[in-house]
Amino acid sequence: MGRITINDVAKEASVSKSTVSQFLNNRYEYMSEETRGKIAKAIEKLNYQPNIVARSLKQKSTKTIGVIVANIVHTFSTHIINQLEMHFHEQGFNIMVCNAGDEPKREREHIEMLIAKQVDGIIAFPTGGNIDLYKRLYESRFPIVFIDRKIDSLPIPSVLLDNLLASSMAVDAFVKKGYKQIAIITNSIDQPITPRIERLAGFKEALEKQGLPITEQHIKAVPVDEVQETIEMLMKDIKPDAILAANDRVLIELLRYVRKKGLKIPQDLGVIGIDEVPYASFFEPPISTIEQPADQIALQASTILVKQISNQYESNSQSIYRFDPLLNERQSY
Amino acid sequence: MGRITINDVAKEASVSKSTVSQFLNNRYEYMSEETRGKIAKAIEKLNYQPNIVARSLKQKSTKTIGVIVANIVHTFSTHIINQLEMHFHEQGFNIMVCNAGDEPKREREHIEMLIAKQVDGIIAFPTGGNIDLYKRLYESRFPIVFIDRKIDSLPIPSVLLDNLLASSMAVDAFVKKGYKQIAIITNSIDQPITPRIERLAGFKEALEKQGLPITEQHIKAVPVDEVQETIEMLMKDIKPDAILAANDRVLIELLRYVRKKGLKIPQDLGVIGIDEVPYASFFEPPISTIEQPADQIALQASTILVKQISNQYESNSQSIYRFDPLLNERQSY
DNA sequence: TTGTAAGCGTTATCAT
DNA sequence: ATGATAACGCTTACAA
Repeated sequence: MGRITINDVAKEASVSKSTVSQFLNNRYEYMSEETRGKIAKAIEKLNYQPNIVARSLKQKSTKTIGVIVANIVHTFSTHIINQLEMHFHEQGFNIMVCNAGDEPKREREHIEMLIAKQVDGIIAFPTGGNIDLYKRLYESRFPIVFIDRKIDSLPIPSVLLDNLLASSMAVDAFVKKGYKQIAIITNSIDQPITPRIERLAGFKEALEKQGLPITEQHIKAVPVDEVQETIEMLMKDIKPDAILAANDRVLIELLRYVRKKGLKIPQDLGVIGIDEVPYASFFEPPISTIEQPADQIALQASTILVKQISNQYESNSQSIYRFDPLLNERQSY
Repeated sequence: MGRITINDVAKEASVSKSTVSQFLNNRYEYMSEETRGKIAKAIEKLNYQPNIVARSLKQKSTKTIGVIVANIVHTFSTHIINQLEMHFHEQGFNIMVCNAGDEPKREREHIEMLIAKQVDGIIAFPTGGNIDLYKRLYESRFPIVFIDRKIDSLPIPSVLLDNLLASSMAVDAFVKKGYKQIAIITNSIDQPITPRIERLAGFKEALEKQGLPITEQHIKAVPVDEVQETIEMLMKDIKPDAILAANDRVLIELLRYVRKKGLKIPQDLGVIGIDEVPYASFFEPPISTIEQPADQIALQASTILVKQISNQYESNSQSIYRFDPLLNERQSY
């Protein structure tokens, strides 16, 4: 098994290997019932499996897609991977999953490896580094779609959340309930990451629109492992009455802190998290979240990529695809 | 980019392609400083990337591993995938992730596709179907490692939790606190799945050892979407004072039910879940879990697979690798 | 309707 | 120290 080739089948069926190849590719048009049967029997008997590597070399298509996530620890990444696996599988593709761990260097290595392995396309959550590389790929018309982030200088199709709206939905929700001292916490990374930047910008904008004062003290961007101490400072300092957790990781830290201090949500602190989390609905109290429509995002991205691969994609169309967040109103604010 | 081959490099550097190949494979031994420089420059200039598909065809190694999970919805699967990606990446392999969705048919298609794509090895959470296929692979000495499940008739290395111990740890913990009416709920699938069977068996055994009566009414195996109604019946029926959720999906349903009914944990109901969940530590109350050492399991599995691939694996050694669960004692019982 | 032969981009063997 | 040449297993004109 695996060892046996089209030649063995040809011999077994006493036909030429090109005939077998025809058979394999379902080109029965000019094939006699008899040969067809012989070949089928030979394949069955030898338990033949075509070598797709050889086929790929010839056809210049591997039917595999590279997926590079910025950081696999986010539930969003995982969710997207699951959905991509499903959609691409339906389209006859396998996916190679790579994790950049927020490091541009690892991202670059992954991209180069994927290209070397001749994947038919790449879906990436770009770290923000490697713009040059993506530029080269774009210029050579290599199929790429970005998810979650975009690179402003490149018209690569990017499928992402309307982050400004996400933040403002949260702020508006808070304000409606009477919260006045609203803070936002996001985890920082070296690179300027689209969702972080946009969520921060949206937050400021929304506060402004609501006529609330904006101070830098209400806006914190720190590494995940510093989130707790940051909240601690925040609580001592400006005493916010509501906090927006900019993603699922931050939300966890926030909830840990709340429990550690015995705070009551929403009485002592209003909480909203961006990114839906599995426990939100049965938490005490249920946590309100701003959900990214990950399913739609993954579907859109895979659809565009498949179109690019089959040259069906109109590159003159818009390159940014925004999806509206969904507010899951629960009882945490 | 991608379009240019070793021939182009050879021409650019005015050497033969075999020399370039030597260079690419770091066989500098008999190579003059000069040619080395020329080739390096040409590669740089042309931005050459070797075609690994062609290399794979020749070398019969793709440096990629197929990973087939039974069902990607479990946090355990996701956790394992993340760890495998990391370990294999360190060893120079990429992973192709496939989801069988608990369907043997899909599993079979995935295996066949992976074999056709000439992966160097497979890590699988076998659904329980396709024993024949695995048998063939095993007999042809194809590198495979199972995670989470085993197939009794096949000596394929299998890395999994000591499920008996996991159940008994839970039962013992419950008993120690005075619980008497202990039930277990697992989600059923058609096939006889190792962890389910073993956790159920371990549960019965532990009850026996504790001198508690065993009735089939305390043991429920139903599809996830029927878990809630099953608990409902259970509560009306035998009124358990403690429930062991056999995995993370069941735990979620259980917690949903508890919240819906306004039950108090642990006063009204003791709860332990097998599988660690992200929210366990800051839930109200913190949920006790029996954690699978996913990191160790993934490491062990990848290590064995890599050994098999490089013929370093002693197949006469044991084929079942058990890992001890870890009880995270929190306040839910 | 089926077979021959070239070619995909490498690596590997063997000359030179 | 470097180059010709034959594989690797398949597809695809083109011949027959």
